[in-house]
Amino acid sequence: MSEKYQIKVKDFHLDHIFDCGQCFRWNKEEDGSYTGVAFGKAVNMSLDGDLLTIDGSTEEDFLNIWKDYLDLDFDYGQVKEKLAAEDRVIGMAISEGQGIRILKQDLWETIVSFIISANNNIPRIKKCIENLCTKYGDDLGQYRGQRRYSFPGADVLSKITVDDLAEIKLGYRAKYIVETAKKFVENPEKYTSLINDDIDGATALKVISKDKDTKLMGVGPKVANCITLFGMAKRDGFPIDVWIKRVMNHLYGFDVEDVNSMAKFAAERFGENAGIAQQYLFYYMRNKLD
DNA sequence: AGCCAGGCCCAAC
DNA sequence: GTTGGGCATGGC
Repeated sequence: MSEKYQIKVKDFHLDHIFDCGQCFRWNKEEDGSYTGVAFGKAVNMSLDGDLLTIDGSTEEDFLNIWKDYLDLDFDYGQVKEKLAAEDRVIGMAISEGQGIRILKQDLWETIVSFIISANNNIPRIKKCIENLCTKYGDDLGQYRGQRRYSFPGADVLSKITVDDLAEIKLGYRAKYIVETAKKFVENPEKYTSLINDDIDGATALKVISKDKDTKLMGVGPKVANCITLFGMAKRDGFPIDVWIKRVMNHLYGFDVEDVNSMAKFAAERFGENAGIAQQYLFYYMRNKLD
């Protein structure tokens, strides 16, 4: 009988949070709950009304990890109201994914996960990441009938070769992971310090994807936006992938390849909450239009 | 079977 | 600074 922690939540829906493409290590159970690993802890989250139960979490873990991870101190209700008042279309998308929250994920895990995500599909991204964790992560023991593993640190991944990664089936991304790990361990603070609130999204994006000395291999415009949004809590990031191109075309009439106009529109219309708006749009397009 | 996936790298303008 | 070909792998 493992420990559990319970707390009342609002603007919170497990499917919306864990199935909107921001994270890859959470899996839905038959009872509708989600089991996953983050920050080296395996837990199960279930929701009954407005009561969230985190099985496997002590109160200490809740306060140190899950409270921040789930972004529980942030008022999504207010953001939703503001977005919907400014834009009727986004209001409609919000109604389909009203319980979305932007997880505050570990920066290194976010970097690697989204490098893997490039030109890839979600089921296979999840497989690659689990392969990587099983081979190079720490053994966290058995939880809910499965052995669980942490996400391998940059120190570990910086010491392996592209050949070592062959069995992980990362394809041409293997090289990006190894190179990025080496760059990251050279000076981790260079990247982790970007999480600080006084550094804006554009600045952080430049460091990880543009500046010659610090840019990370495999991190282009889209992946960089995902990293700043999901790994650094820069809520103005607006990652534009094929799904966002489609939904921006479908709902707003943009040319499907006119990424610049989409980014400009998002910045002007959604501003500091562009990343949250993006998640509503992504969830809407993925779940409501096919 | 063939197109596609939360795109990026790199060379050539 | 922009454009376009090439790209590992496997889901559907």
